[in-house]
Amino acid sequence: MARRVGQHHGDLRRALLDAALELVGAADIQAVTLREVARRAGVSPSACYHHFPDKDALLAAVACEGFAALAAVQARQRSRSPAKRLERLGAAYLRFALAHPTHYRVMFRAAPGEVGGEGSELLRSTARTTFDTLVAAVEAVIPEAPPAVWLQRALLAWAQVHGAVEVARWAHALDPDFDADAFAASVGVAVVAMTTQGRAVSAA
Amino acid sequence: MARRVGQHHGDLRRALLDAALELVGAADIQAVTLREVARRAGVSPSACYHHFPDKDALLAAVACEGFAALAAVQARQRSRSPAKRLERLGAAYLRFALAHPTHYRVMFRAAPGEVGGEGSELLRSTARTTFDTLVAAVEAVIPEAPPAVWLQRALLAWAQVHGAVEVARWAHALDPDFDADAFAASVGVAVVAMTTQGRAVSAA
DNA sequence: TGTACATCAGTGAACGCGCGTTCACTGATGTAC
DNA sequence: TGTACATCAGTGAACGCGCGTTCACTGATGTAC
Repeated sequence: MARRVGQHHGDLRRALLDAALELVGAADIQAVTLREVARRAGVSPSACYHHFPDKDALLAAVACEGFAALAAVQARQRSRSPAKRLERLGAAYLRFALAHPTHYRVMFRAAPGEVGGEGSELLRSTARTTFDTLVAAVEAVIPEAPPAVWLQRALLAWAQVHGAVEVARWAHALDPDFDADAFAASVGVAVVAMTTQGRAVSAA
Repeated sequence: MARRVGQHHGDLRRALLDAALELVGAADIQAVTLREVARRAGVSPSACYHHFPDKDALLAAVACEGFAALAAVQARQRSRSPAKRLERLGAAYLRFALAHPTHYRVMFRAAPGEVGGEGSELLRSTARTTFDTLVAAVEAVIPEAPPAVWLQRALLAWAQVHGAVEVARWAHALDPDFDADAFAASVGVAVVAMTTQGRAVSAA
């Protein structure tokens, strides 16, 4: 067994986050409660308060890990063609969200700053990093455009894939024949089309 | 005073929905509770159960009114140019959602069918109507494309504007200089660009 | 027109629930001498 | 090496809260005769 950090549990903070991640992978968002996280970590609810000031802080930490995981997924999307890379980023984002729907919801539960607190700044910067990656990818596709356009197109791309998550759920309810995989593919293509709007699209 | 429908209150069902709409316009979604709706209608919580089988049914009815209102907004977006009409539909949708954020959240609280019950079918068909309007608008822009493409582009357009709602909130948190109005305008344009992707865009 | 009755939309008290959070505590750990 | 002590991560019982829902009830309304 590895060297223990704390006196009793080892690293309860880590264990609580792991329990929360497990919970977030198995339940819907209303079921993500501080008490249930503690239960899964095999610890009393009050123990959490030695590691997080309150429930919001715990969820902010969970959200933070989500953005870190998303950043790792982003880092894995590589291509010689900037357009292809952007397309892959979009599709990968959607796949990430569909694979971890509750975690994704925790990540976007509240805009950072809406819930105050210590973890809020870290959450903001981690989220910001994933967004900056997107902006950079857009920049690579339309380097001749002014920076304000990079930002605008990146916001549109983000809106596209973010909305696609919910739409995939609904489309399935409204139309049993809905093909989620084809949709995911089309989202990546659409992101590129939107980024290059009003411009000849280079073949990838 | 108009002829009363019920014995005591007149039309408590209507009054409850009005109270819920008022609540939804003033509070965030966690605060939309059956008890608070009853409180605002000036009635005991148990009275609700003479008009709705449970809380889900009440919220489904509120969601339904939201989709009806959205359909009315859609009907108001007219233009000689199909592309311009689609652009306006997109921008109007975004404005609707930003103007009524909590109502919008209730509308998309759960995919219809996820919550079972009697109001579920009506909710599904009302929501479906607003989507069909979007598909028809897309069809008018790309009539030469196969119907499957209309549907695909409509889903992308929906994803675009739906995602834009959340993104507008976040962008504001990440960047205080974020210009929501410019963003709303760009979303309408982007929807058209995406719909006509791979095709020369006709000037509106 | 008056009376008896059935209906049913409302009341209000109570139910059990699970939540987030607090608080006094305890007992294992690491440290100083 | 042994002892005394401070630290602090854990416990577990309790708090108040507001929720959705149930239930026996009551009393105004509309209807039949």
